[in-house]
Amino acid sequence: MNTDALARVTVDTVVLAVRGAHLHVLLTKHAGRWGLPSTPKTPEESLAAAARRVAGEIGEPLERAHLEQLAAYGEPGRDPADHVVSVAHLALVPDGRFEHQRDAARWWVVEDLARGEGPPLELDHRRIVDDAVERTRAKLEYTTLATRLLREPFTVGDLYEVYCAVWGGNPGDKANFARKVRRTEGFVIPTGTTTPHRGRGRPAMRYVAGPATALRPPITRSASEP
Amino acid sequence: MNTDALARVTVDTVVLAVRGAHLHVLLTKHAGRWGLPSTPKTPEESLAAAARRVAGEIGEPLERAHLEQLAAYGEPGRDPADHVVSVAHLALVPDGRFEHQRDAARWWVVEDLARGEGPPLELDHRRIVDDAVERTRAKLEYTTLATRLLREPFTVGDLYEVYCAVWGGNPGDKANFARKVRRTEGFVIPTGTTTPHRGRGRPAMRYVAGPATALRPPITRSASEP
DNA sequence: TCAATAGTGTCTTTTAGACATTATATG
DNA sequence: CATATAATGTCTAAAAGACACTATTGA
Repeated sequence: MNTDALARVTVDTVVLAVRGAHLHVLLTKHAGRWGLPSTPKTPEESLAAAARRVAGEIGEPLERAHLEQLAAYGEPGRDPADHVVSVAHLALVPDGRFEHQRDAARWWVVEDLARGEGPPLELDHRRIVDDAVERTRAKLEYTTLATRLLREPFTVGDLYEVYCAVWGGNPGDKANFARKVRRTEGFVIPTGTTTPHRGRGRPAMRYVAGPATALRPPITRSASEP
Repeated sequence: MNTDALARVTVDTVVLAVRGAHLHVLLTKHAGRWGLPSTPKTPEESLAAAARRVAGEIGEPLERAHLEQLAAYGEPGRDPADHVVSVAHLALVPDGRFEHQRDAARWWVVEDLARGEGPPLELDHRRIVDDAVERTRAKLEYTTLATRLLREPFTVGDLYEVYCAVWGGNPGDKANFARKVRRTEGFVIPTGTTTPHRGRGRPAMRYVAGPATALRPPITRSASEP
């Protein structure tokens, strides 16, 4: 067997969450440099399992989170020291759990990284984060994945804010958005309860995620932004 | 370094084409068994370059074809003999070129494979082909990729037939389809020429692919099928 | 009471889909 | 001429989008 064909295969996980009004990505510090959670792929473990494991190891368990494969990265020279192929994954988690270990792992605002205001990242991890964010933005158009970024139960207003945070702009008129969400069968299921007082205003109906995965018709980014 | 983490990385390419009224996939025979064109990934070569190379080696050059990464496959035990991670790619080529070498490589009708009428494939290649076909079907809805399955110049009728072949059903009324295609800016560009006589009927206007990649609004599969 | 947020109604414009009509070729 | 295929026109129903209105809370 040609040993040239052997490579180190690593599994990287881009964990995204909406915190406040901003999309965040979870990074870890490794030998003094920030980068994605990364782990070697072993023969006994699937790619997805490795992706879940490495996120759990830095404090963000993905048992019930959305996880999908993003892409494999194998450009020559992406790791100057070795022949490494990374299989990147994308995880969407609700906000709230992860706060500790600020020195070894913390959330970064995606927009800050994109503007170059964050730390430089290992290897091509900046590119991988960009790809993950773009995939997420696109998938919010035609899938129900936005609900995976919320803790249940949630309101239609919460869902609207997720779209705003991920897209960095609003998905059109709030009232039309709400109608669209409720009209799409299987997107959200009413719990029959309403929010307790959080500030002023009429209490909102609360929902849990429904069984639908596709969004037809889609919620498009090209909508006007009043 | 942990040698457990070393794996054989292979690059597989699913080459799809529309021939006659059916979607076909290009397979090669390897040690008596049919499977996808596959090659080891080397440190000097990118994943995409390896995917192009291996298709070229069996007689289907991909220089101008659409090529995208499909997914990485790394389930434990998918290759009983070894720790192999395969990075599969999807290529869409126009019909016409590849005919020779029927013993070592040939086109198979995708629907026949799906019905179990084709040969058994190596490893999990059947699954990879299924994933590639589903990706292609989905992408025809919201991208202009259908033009990559045609030799230029083509007619709107040709494009309609591509949709029929890939989806295994028609994408709604032909007249409405034609209007939609022409109305979408950058999808097709008229050449000013028309088809010479091919059978009877009015000659059709001919087009080349335009610069647009996204299709907004999409051409949906859920359309009625008269 | 007002301010703030949630939710509904309604009007206009756009689009989809069905289907009829016109156009241009061959035999 | 008839017939086949290409392209356009038209009608109706559905959907998107703008925006006014009602509902329900806290201050």
